[in-house]
Formats: sequence, structure tokens, C-alpha cells
Amino acid sequence: MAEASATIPGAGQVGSKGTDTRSAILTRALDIASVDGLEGLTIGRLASELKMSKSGLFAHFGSKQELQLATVGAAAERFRIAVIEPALGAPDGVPRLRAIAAAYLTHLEGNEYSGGCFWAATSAEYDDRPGPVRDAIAAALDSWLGELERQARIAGSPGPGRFAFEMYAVVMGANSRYRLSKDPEVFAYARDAIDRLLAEPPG
Amino acid sequence: MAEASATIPGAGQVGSKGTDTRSAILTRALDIASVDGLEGLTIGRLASELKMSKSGLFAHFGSKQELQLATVGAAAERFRIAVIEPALGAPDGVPRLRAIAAAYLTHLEGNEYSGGCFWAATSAEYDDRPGPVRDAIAAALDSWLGELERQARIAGSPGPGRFAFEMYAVVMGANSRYRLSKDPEVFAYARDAIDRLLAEPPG
DNA sequence: CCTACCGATCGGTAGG
DNA sequence: CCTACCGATCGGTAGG
Repeated sequence: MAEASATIPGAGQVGSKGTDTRSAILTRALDIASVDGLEGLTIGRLASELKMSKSGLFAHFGSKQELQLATVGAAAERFRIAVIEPALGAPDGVPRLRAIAAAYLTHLEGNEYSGGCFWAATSAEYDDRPGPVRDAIAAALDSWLGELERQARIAGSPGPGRFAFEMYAVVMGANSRYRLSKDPEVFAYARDAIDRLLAEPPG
Repeated sequence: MAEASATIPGAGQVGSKGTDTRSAILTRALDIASVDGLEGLTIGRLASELKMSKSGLFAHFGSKQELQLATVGAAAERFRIAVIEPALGAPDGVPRLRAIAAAYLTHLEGNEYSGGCFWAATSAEYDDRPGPVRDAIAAALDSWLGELERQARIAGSPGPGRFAFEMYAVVMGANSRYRLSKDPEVFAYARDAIDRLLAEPPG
């Protein structure tokens, strides 16, 4: 078993075993973080749930911060697969925006993740804690907002920045209200709000 | 709103010393929780910042959970004073809704609290953790949403529940985006969204 | 309101 | 990937 020559042990492996283990760790880490945050994601808890030793798990990342950053990266990939890629079949502009909102809301409504939206949970947790973890979360959200703004511009919106903000607010608001109230009616409210946003005259 | 009497040591004191100490503790607790959450609010940290012993502080609440519940209660009171009461001069309905939104956004924009909106931070933190703390946060938010809905009904909104959801989403979205981007333009976006919401024909 | 202490858990290290 | 350990901090208690 040759060690990879990465600075972070395990992080650069291409062999199937190390990659599989790392992937299994991150899948579990995403679930924990969406419920209990990136602080609640402790190495001891993660190791115990995966029936590994703490130090064995630790060796994959080298520090808790690197584990957190890897988890944020995995969340971005999962978001891309679940929300962005399914919408790529829709044409740019209004249809694409409609498809992205629909994919996101369906995603939440399906209760696929025990803690709801990873980004809602972790951005609220880290928005006031300076450092690389906050920066990575902020960059992922800026990238999403940027895509909404770009599509709004293509759609001829008079205020693409404002449009992106409102669409973000509505879908995040739906996550937030659903987590607390468990009332599925919020998804109907959110879909209605998105419909009206998309129907707005561009003047 | 009288304090409960006495099962919790220190909680029912009316003498000025105990009340002042408790009030000072909760003021500091609110600030910590808005930045680092109700888990980041540790007894040791709070005691050290207030130059008290851990056990001296602990005696005021009896458990960490009681400290958290007292902090949630103090946040509700502060919210009422900063957002609800200033709007009571405006007539019921649209003017009241406009005043509440304005007070909340001005409040956030003023950077009075180091961690932004206490409710945004703690509801995201506790929405998936069953227990009395989650219940208290959910009740406070339900109460606020209920007031928005009530005012929307008075204003003749065709969908008061939907209206309350959208107004909530916009103001919470402004907090969330401002915490991460530090771009004050989000407040202009939010005010514009509120104006359009309030101008909507009731048909 | 204090000192002194408890067992559990934290992130992390030594050495294999 | 493991056992065995480290100092720091957690919530909480005893006793005053």
C-alpha cells in the first residue's frame, strides 16, 4: 500500500480503498453538518458512527478545519448534481431559473437530507466566524447567486441583482420555515412567489 | 411576564443586585449567541468574559438549557422593544407592516448586534434539535409570523399566510446575505421587495 | 457568589 | 488504519 505523496495524508490517493473511505466519511459528514453544523461535526462522533478510530479518520484530513473544508466541497458537488445539473436541460433565462427553483424546492420537500439545506445551516453558523471555512461557504453561495443573476440578465430582468436576491430569499425562506414548522404549505407559498417573480414585466 | 418564583436559584430574585447581574449576563449571552450560537454560548466563556466564576454564573440558571431558554426569552424581549413597539404608532394593516419591516431592516443595517439577527442564527442552529430550546425559538418565530399574517388580513390581503411568508423570507434573506457579503445593497433590494409586496393589488 | 473538583469529550500527537 | 496518550475545555457538583 504505497502512501500517496500528498502533503495531506490520504487526500491525494487515487487507489479505490482510500477514495471510497474518504467518500464514505464525507457522505456521513454532510449529514451530520446539515443537522448539527460544522462545529457539531466532531472527529470523535464521526469516527464512532463510521466505526473507525479517531486517529484513523483524522489521518484522512490532518485537521478539523480540513475536514470542514472537505465537507463544504462535497456539499457543493452534491448541490451541483441535485439542483444545477437537472436544470441544464432548460434553456437559458426564465426557463432555467424556473427549473433551478423547482429542483431546489423538490429537493427540500423530499426530505432527502435529515437537516435540510446544508448551506442554510452552515452559512448561518459561520457568517460571523472569519477564516477559510467561512470563505469557502461564502464563495459557494456567491457562485450560486452569481448564476441566478446571470440567468436573470439573460432573461432581460431590469435588476438582475435584485432578482437573484429575491429568488434566494424565497427558496432559503422556504427551507427555514419548513425546518421549523414542518408545514408543507410553505412550498406552495414559495412556488407561488417564484412564479410571480418570473412573471414580472421587465420594465 | 413576571419571572417564575424560585425553583431555579437566582431566577426569581427581585432584589436589584441579583436582577442586575442576571440582566448583565443575558445581555452578554445574547451577543455571544448571535455570533457563535446557543452551543457556542458556554458557561465557562460567559463567566470569563463577565469576570465571574463558572459556578457563580451557573447558580443563576441551574443548567445550560435554562441559560439558553433565558437567553431566548431575553432576545424576544429585545426584539419586541426594537422592532414591534416602534411600529405600534402606525395604523393596523399596510402602514403597520411597512413600519415593522422598516424597523427590522434599520435595526440590522445599524450593525447594533455583532452577530446580526439572533433568530436567524439560532433557528438555523436548533431547527433539527428537538427539545425545549427549539420549541421556544419556534414559538417566538411563529408568534412573529402570526402577527404579520394578522396585519396582512387586516390589510385585505388575499393570502395572508403567503404574504407573511414572503415578508419573512425577504427580511431574513437580507440578514443572511448581509452577514456573508457585507454589501449594504441587499437592504435596498429588500426594501424594494417589501414595497412591491405591499403595493400588490388584493385580487 | 467563591474554590476545588468530577467524568466526558474536544482536537491533536506519538509511534507503529 | 490502529492503540495509547496529551492538555484544554465542557457541563455540572460539593461545600462553603
